[in-house]
Amino acid sequence: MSEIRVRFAPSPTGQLHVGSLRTALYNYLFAKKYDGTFILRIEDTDQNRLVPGAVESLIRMLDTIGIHHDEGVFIENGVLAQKGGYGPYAQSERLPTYREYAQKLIASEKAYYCFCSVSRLAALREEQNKNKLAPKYDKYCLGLSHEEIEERLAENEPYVIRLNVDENHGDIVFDDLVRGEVTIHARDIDDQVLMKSDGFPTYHLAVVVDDYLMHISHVIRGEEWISSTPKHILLHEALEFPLPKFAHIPLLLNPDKSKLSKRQGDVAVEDYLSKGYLKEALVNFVALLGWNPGAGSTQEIFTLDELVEKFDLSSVHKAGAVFDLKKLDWMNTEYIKKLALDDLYERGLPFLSEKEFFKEWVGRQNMLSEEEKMAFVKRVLKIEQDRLTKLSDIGENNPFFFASDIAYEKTLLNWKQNTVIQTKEALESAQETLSSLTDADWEYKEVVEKILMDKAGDKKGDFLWPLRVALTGAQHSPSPFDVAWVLGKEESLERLKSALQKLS
RNA sequence: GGCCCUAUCGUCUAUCGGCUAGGACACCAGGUUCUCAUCCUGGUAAGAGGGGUUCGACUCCCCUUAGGGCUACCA
Repeated sequence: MSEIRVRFAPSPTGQLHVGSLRTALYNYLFAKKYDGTFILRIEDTDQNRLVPGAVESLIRMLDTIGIHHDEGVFIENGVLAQKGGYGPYAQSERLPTYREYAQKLIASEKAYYCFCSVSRLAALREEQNKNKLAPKYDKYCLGLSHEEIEERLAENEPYVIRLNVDENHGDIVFDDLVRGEVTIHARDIDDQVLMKSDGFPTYHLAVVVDDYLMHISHVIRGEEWISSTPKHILLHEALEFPLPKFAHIPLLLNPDKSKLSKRQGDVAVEDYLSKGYLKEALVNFVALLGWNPGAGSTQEIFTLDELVEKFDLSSVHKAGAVFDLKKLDWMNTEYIKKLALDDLYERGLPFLSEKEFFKEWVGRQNMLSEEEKMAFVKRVLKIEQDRLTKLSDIGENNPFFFASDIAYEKTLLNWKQNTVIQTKEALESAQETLSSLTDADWEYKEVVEKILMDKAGDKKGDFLWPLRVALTGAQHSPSPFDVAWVLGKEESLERLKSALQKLS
């Protein structure tokens, strides 16, 4: 096989969309699997929709996620730079190239000048719509004489250049790597605008010219492009370019099965990261939307390297896939559980630092060193790790770790039908036990656990429930020995003391 | 409206003519357990409908239906 060269070619109109992330990912996986080249090209031909900073944000996000490109537009030392032998890689910098090819098409009569006003086009469309016909340009300007065209050009009349689709061209058939054979009749294809009146090319011209000049071997893009592919094929023929292979991947869908959109939830990768989803989980999840290793495999969790190894365009699904948050949550939970504690701390701290309760806690701990604070947070994390869905959940469900005082009804201290006397005895016994623990005992949560469990004996509920409530003030929480281990001897005894005061 | 694409549990999917239709998420039940979470076990739940082809169709073909995409001097 000749060299594999694929591209991800976003328009800088906003943040990276999760659908685009998947398109980029599939291109990346395909390239890496076959030792090919993954190119990032910027399709900024629509001057009206450009969003300042969007190029930078797209590049940074791909970089953050770990989908690295080999060629194209990069950020170096904070500024945009381009690398590769087929640049420039931003279409707005390639205008002369597009003009040159447009002129070639004019010369070979595969394209023609069109001076029709937007109002005439609108009227035409309306008329066709009324008669239930497909809206298509009527080739009106194809009938213009050379003299008239020259004259109107000389007068600087605005014009566009349109593809001259031969209605007698046979059916256009292409072999899609995902869908198989796709057939479209030439008569259904509109005389697409190739050059706009502002001198910029449309997507259709730019993509064909660039894919050719950049030696793109496989065009892997979203299903929404499938109906423009015949136009692109016609352009390849007119320009005598060899055809790349096409693969149209299924759309990502809203729960109501429409194309994934902002109206029905978050669509930006940035949104998910800032909500506390791990990039690894997001990549894994999105990879499985429309693809799976097949062959009876039941594997759900994949590293990027495993995806590279196992990815295959032929096992990409044809039907669209609903973006199911519930499964993403599960996957994120799995990834969080597997994180090393130090890694969890590093990734989780930014989220924790934003919380009011944490800021207040930090304010109250001015006698602690940074190391001691870090050690405390790591203990919290060790207990919470298995109970987190998102990084932003840290501390949320267990406020007693960071709270200065915990409020609860004293009746909550009673285990089942136990009397106040029994509860008091349990708390006093716990007080005694915890007081007897040495600093060395407090080092390991397993030691604290063993000592308390031994003390509880076969009456676990009678002993552990009051202790747990005294330490947490909560009906639901992690085990009392875990909480005690996090809080430490002094704070634990303090909370036991105030629980006993409540009862007296 | 026209053109194109698609169709297995609620969701993501396996199956490439032999199926008692498998897995995962979600949900439900049970177990472990001081509560919660984790963990373990089990369960509910699917081939849109109709025609063909075939000894045999979820798998191949056709029609219908449904959903989606496109239908711009946007990508």
